[in-house]
Amino acid sequence: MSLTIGQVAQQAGIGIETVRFYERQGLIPEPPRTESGYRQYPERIVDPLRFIKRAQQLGFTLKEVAELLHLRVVPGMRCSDVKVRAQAKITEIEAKIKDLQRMQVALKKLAQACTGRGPTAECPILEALQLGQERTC
Amino acid sequence: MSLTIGQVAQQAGIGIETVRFYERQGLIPEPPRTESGYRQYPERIVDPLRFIKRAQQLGFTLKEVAELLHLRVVPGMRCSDVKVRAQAKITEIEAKIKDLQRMQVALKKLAQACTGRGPTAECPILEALQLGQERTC
DNA sequence: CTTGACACCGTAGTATGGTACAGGGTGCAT
DNA sequence: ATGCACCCTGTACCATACTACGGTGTCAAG
Repeated sequence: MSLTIGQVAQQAGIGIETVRFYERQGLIPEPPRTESGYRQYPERIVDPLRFIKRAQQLGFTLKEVAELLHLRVVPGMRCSDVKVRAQAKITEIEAKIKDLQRMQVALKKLAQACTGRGPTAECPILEALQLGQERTC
Repeated sequence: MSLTIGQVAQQAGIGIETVRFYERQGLIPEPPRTESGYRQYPERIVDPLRFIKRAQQLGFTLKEVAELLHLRVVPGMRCSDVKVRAQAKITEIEAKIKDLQRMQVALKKLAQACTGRGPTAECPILEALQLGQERTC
């Protein structure tokens, strides 16, 4: 049994217009239609839709998401190409993780240094973040 | 010695207009001015500017960055408040790291499964990513 | 003392990522 | 057979985050 666009939107937690927007942008394939023109989605369509949302929250643009999603679609593309691209993304993700970890370490250190007493001015929670390297606190 | 807006922009790797934009948005404080109205920046201004850039690449909006940057500025705010907010951000960052790690694991697994031979259609590199959980490959 | 690079301000335009109609057709339940 | 919820297309509008422009003032080197 296939899903209507409304069911898809609801399950993915996005709006109907957004689903159509992603289709126009080439992020998801055009689904088959009924005689009357209604889109008929397979259930698995919700996976890429959820993925798009997650990836955006991690700082990837729709264009970047599309790049990923296109790797397996384009015919005639060699698997080795895909591998190269995957590797590039892995490196990029590595860098993001490291940045986030640095932010986290800085926040943790300074939250600890924070006694819970005194005004904020005495708690330079962001001095460390501003550098990307921790300063002494 | 203080910096002009042009020097700041160059050192931070952004445009002059962007520096002024961030000032209007309250992301960086209004600097002192010369008699003639020129902005005079301390050297450390480049740190928050670089931080803004990095944080954006990690999926934080300018509003969220501003929230972080404001924690230490507002007078009369208690350190415990700051601590609570810091904790919330730590949790948020934790979730982002986990998502990225999941993406990375999936990409690595599938890059390995990719022999480097055969067309992309045989290499479902994104089946796993689309779920957020790995499928058998 | 002028000329060229840079600064000022305000306003407007652009790109991205949606979101909201308007004006119409569909499908099914009563 | 007629609502009513849902779908269709197309266009227009919105928020975010810049980016460019016009008109003017400043400063320092020649």
